[in-house]
Amino acid sequence: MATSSAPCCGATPAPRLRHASTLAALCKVLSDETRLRLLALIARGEVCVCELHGSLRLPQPTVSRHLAALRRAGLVAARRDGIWMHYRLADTLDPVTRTTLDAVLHALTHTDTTAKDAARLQAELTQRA
Amino acid sequence: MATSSAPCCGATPAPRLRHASTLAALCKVLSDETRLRLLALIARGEVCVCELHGSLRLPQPTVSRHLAALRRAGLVAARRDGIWMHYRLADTLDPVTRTTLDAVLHALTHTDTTAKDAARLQAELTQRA
DNA sequence: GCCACATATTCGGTTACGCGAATATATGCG
DNA sequence: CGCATATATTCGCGTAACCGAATATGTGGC
Repeated sequence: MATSSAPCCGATPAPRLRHASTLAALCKVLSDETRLRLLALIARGEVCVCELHGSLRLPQPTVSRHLAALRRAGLVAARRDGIWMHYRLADTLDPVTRTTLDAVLHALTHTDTTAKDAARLQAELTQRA
Repeated sequence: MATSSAPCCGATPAPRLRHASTLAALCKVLSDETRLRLLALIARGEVCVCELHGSLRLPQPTVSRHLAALRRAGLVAARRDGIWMHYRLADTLDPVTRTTLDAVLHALTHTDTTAKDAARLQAELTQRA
């Protein structure tokens, strides 16, 4: 089901940025509010899917679909832990891609959206502990 | 035809980045290869539309339509000079937007696409002079 | 006013995207 | 194995985006 030679839970390795269309594709992945909200939470550290759709107050299939898009784009990686899946930012990213992503992530920290989502996530985490 | 209170050739003022959806909208504008190629050339300095669709080897209506999208997003501004329209990067941009845009523009400088487009633009400019 | 040139907009058709609902897969437990 | 929980995928539909072709607007020269 996954691409032929990809590792088990891995993301597609992020493509080198040699052509403008590659950058356009990156921006397209970043052009959806739900995916940005997910990224903002994931960027704070590894998170479980259940915490994600809890904090974002979105249906689980919606979150899962957008996570799949982020994974296909190579921006996040997933790790299975029993029943749960934990998502984190991809560890190896093309430097240019990384810089662009960082700019967007930084911009996200300036939004109320992220503030509220992060607050709800924090609440869930402490409550769970 | 333009938005009610906008100045003559002006771009819509770039919206403050308070909500994730605003950032998503910015990314959506940046998610088209043609618009990225246009931005890469415009970022080098004010350019005339005819030089743009010449360098990009794209039909003029296509270029015009994408320029309109960039203008609506507040990323570029236009100035009329007789028959010609000159486009430049918007002078006033929300700082956060500006940072994000700069990252993308910098990423663009790493692509062959931009190299070739810029070379053709340079040729046109010197030939025209 | 009329024509030529530069630019912008509209129209019709196709394709891609996001969503909700339903369903499928995977893991652990007894 | 059968069941419960967590996550992923598929399906059908409505909408938004892009493109080429045609057309409209705008400016200057005669």
